[in-house]
Amino acid sequence: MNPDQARAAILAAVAAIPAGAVQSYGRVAQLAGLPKRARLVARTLSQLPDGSGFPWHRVVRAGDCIAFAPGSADFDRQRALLLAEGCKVSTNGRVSPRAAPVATLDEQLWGAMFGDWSGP
DNA sequence: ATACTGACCCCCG
DNA sequence: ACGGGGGCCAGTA
Repeated sequence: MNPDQARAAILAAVAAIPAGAVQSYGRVAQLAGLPKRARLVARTLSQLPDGSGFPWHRVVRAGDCIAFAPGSADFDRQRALLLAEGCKVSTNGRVSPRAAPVATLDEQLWGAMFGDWSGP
């Protein structure tokens, strides 16, 4: 998979997160077909132009916690955007999503075929 | 080529 | 709760 395809897949996965829900970097990478590349997701989001309206704020660290340092400008920005979508965000950055995340098309198909079977 | 550095993740004491 | 250590990968110096 070339870098441009990877970038597109990541952005698509992020754009698919519904308002009020959050996903972790690792999960976004996985959904984008890029397992073990959480850092690439972070880097990709970091290079987003601001004011694009792209919902980068729905991506958080594993454990539903904002990745930025509490008190930083970026932290406050992300917190405000999440609050505006109805999530609860504690001052330390812990996020309680208002909505459940939705799976990718692939995952929905797999779920339909195998239910919640989690492996051999 | 080596050496850090990061909007990361996970396990273990 | 909390730090340490390993794994991971793309940029940058």
